[in-house]
Amino acid sequence: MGVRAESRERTIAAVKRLGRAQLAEVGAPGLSLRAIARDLGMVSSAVYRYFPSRDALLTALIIDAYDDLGQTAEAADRILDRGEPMRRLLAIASAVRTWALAHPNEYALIFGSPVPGYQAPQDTIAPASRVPLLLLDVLQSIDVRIPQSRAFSPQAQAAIAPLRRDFAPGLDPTMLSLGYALWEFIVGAVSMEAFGHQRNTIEPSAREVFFAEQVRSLAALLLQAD
Amino acid sequence: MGVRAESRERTIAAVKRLGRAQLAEVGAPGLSLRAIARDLGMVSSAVYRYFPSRDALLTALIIDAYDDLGQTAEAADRILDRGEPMRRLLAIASAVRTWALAHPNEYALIFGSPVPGYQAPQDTIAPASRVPLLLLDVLQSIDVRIPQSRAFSPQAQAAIAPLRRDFAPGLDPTMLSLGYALWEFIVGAVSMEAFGHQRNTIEPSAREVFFAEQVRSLAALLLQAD
DNA sequence: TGTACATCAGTGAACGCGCGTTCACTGATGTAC
DNA sequence: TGTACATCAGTGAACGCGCGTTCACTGATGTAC
Repeated sequence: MGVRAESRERTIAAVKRLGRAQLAEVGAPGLSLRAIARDLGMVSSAVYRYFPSRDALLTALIIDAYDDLGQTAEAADRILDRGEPMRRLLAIASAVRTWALAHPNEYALIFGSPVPGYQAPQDTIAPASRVPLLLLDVLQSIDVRIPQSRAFSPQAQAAIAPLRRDFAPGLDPTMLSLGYALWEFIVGAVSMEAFGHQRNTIEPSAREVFFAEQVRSLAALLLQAD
Repeated sequence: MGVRAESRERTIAAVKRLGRAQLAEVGAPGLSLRAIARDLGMVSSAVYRYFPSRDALLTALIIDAYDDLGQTAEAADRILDRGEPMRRLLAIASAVRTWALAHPNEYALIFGSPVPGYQAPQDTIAPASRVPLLLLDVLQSIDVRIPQSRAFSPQAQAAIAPLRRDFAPGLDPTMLSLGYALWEFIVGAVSMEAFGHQRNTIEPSAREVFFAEQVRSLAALLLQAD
């Protein structure tokens, strides 16, 4: 790579870094190319050499956030090296939570309110799927059979038919449904914590343990044949 | 009430109505007093007769949203007239989901990304507590004892100690913890649906049943002594 | 190795737009006697 | 019932600020021969 290309990469990285810093201060709706240019010591129009529009920068930040989160979760899982399903689920859930609390504004960008007028392009789908696919991998490693008495109705199973067809054809639909519920719980619990809904409610110092035991309780639904 | 006071109430209501309409179009960060004044056919400074600042209007909208959601959930529960816990939980959860899908922008206002630079005042706490308190009421009506084998650790129980002390002193901490997890699941599932994270994943026509059966499965943790 | 040309980064000015908030004011509506 | 005064709603102008995006341009860096 030539020196010009390298410099270009550095500037792109700097724009994104300053963009992330702005997310922290003013949130996604306040993200401003002019402010980034100011911070870079450039004239505002110069940023257009690197991103054709504000939305393009937003898309890049969204993709980076999904990828960073996905990578963090994958790393936490990989450390266990073919661990048991329960340990893997706990590791992934904790990784998501820790990442979200460390990057609350990037988390808000991907799991918070949609930015009005912004339509996420196709490129975000694959990065957005990393954590769900990782959870799916754990589900597929579970050899417990969920008893008929707890099975989801055919109508409810129809809901996840597209997901099942594309990503987990062999998986028990009830297992998939409960696994999806676990993912929704993780997003809900982490969102509430990251967005300040646990103020005056959940003791900060015990939140980590509390979350982990909640995950354990819900995951038990997937792992107990009873 | 005099005719002037009545007219004042009407104008306040109109400002809030137009504010809600703006939320739908441009979201909370784009909420603009000037735009509301334009829609009202007033000059922008006139709105300051009714709300001293943009943040004051935002606070009013937040309180209204919490109250509307709370009232909807309470009504859904009240219809059952001393129903069984499982039916009450399902009714409340469904009411929250239905309300959120009917008012996605007001839902985003209260459960989505925090508005940067906006600090919610104390007045929002009581309205925000209505659904959680309703769920707590259901938990307290459950006479099942959760077995020791599934109990949360003392460290995890410490997390909900403040909540328990203030609102449910007699309640089994594990019951409270699992009930809180159910609430976090509801927020997560509804957020993901309302914010578009189920596109290409969950069949729209079956989402309602799917959600209800997920709630039923998680609520079973609260209701089975096994 | 040297030169001509193409590519690229960044400038500076401009367009057209929006915002929250303050302030002195006019005229209508209510209230106290 | 009538009048003087206080309250209130809404006006119009202004302050000071920010934004995204376009465009013609200069000068430096790279590439092909």
